[in-house]
Amino acid sequence: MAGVRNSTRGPAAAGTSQHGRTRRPRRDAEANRERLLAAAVTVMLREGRNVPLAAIAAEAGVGVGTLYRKYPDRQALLHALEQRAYDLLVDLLAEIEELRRPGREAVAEYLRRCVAVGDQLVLPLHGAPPLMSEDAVRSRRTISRRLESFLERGRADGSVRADAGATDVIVFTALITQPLSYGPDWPRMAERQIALFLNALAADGPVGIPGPGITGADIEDAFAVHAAGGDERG
Amino acid sequence: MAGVRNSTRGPAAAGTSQHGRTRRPRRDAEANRERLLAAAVTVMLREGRNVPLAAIAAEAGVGVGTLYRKYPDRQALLHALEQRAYDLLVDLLAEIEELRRPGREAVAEYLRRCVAVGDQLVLPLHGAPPLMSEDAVRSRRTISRRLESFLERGRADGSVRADAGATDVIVFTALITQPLSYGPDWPRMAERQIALFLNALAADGPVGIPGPGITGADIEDAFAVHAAGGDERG
DNA sequence: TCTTTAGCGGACGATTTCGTCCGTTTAACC
DNA sequence: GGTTAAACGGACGAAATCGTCCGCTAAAGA
Repeated sequence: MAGVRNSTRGPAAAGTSQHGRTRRPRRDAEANRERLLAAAVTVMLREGRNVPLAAIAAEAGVGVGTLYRKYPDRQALLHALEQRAYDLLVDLLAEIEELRRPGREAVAEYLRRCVAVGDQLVLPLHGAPPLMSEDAVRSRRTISRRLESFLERGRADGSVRADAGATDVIVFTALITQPLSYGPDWPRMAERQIALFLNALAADGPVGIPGPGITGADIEDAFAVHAAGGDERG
Repeated sequence: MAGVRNSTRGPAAAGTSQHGRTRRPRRDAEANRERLLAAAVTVMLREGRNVPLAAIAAEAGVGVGTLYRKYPDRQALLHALEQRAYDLLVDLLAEIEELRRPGREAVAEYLRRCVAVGDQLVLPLHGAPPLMSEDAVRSRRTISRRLESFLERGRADGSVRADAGATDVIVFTALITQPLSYGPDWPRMAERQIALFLNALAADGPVGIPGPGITGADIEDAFAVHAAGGDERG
């Protein structure tokens, strides 16, 4: 994955020799970790989330032993994919921030890019309870804060209605990244859905958005939507 | 499931005796079929789409043999659930038609009811390639036609923009019914998403909807979105 | 009530998947 | 090169799941 600049890397920090001296980790070890994640996406996309882990190892060109050492079970593998997806989103938002677009445009760009990297998000973010590690929680907070700042800017420049919040964008992202590009027309339909959503986000609109204002406390709930999918509940 | 008035019932038509005389099927047989479907929803919702079929049989209070006779494999079971979901949607639309609401209101009512019956739709309509039986195709066509007539009415009364089509509603339905009511706040968030969508559907909006006009040929593709979910591809 | 047979249930052998264990390989450091 | 140990790979026993088979149950019809 090119260009991930987050710091949440895997736990391949450093080993120690018998004399207590540190030793650089083997180069192939880290490479294999990345290979496994990529293979997981590829194979799971093709065969479903429940492919035998052996198939993933095969696709990655490593032995099962290697897979199990790095990711003790399927859960761990999915968690790694999830954190990787969060990192990707955080990076995406940082890049967009640098473009200095007006509020609604920034959100638009975000949604489009989310769909563009689709496969990297679909598998990781759906189908399991959300990862509760410290890193994951921090990532989610970062994402939500960035989106909120886009919206705030939009409210200021009159391109975003007052009663829409970051959680609405998060939930919509969850929805739109859910069905992977299955039918041949999916990209077009996704674009249309995004356009519709952006219209809804505009300052004027005949239908009021119901419910109390969305507050920061709901952030985790919004991301929980990501995790709903009918698999591996519990 | 109260009030399903469609004709697409299971194939429990009639048996024949040795003299060629027809014999009414046993009452418990049909009851068990329904029980199994209900149990499937319950258990899959809780444990994931890949629960051992034995667990479903247990929940339904029947032996595995009974399950396997009625539904030779998991695929068959899921197909039955899918057809059942289509029947439900067709009924829903018929009821709404009778309310004679103005165009956008009718769509609104449809979306709200879809979310309301959530669990009945979530499992069946996601996670497998769409059912291609004659009944399924007919149901999909019916659904799409009804929605289109709602929209047409809305265009006429000025409550719906010209460049939105039935496939957009179908895709949105697919999205909104996807994440089951997982987080405690899901119902509220779903309501908000629906409100946003309805705003987007309104006659005026700053963002144009891209892509060529949606035609009838895309109907099947729109429903294919229902089927995308990362499982049982192929 | 009796007969007939559709339908039931669950034990069981086959198959798939899991996850560990350990001999072998190879990168890091000298 | 030589040494060390981290990392690799895949065979293997354990465990889970599948789907069939067949004796038994009970509903339908006379």
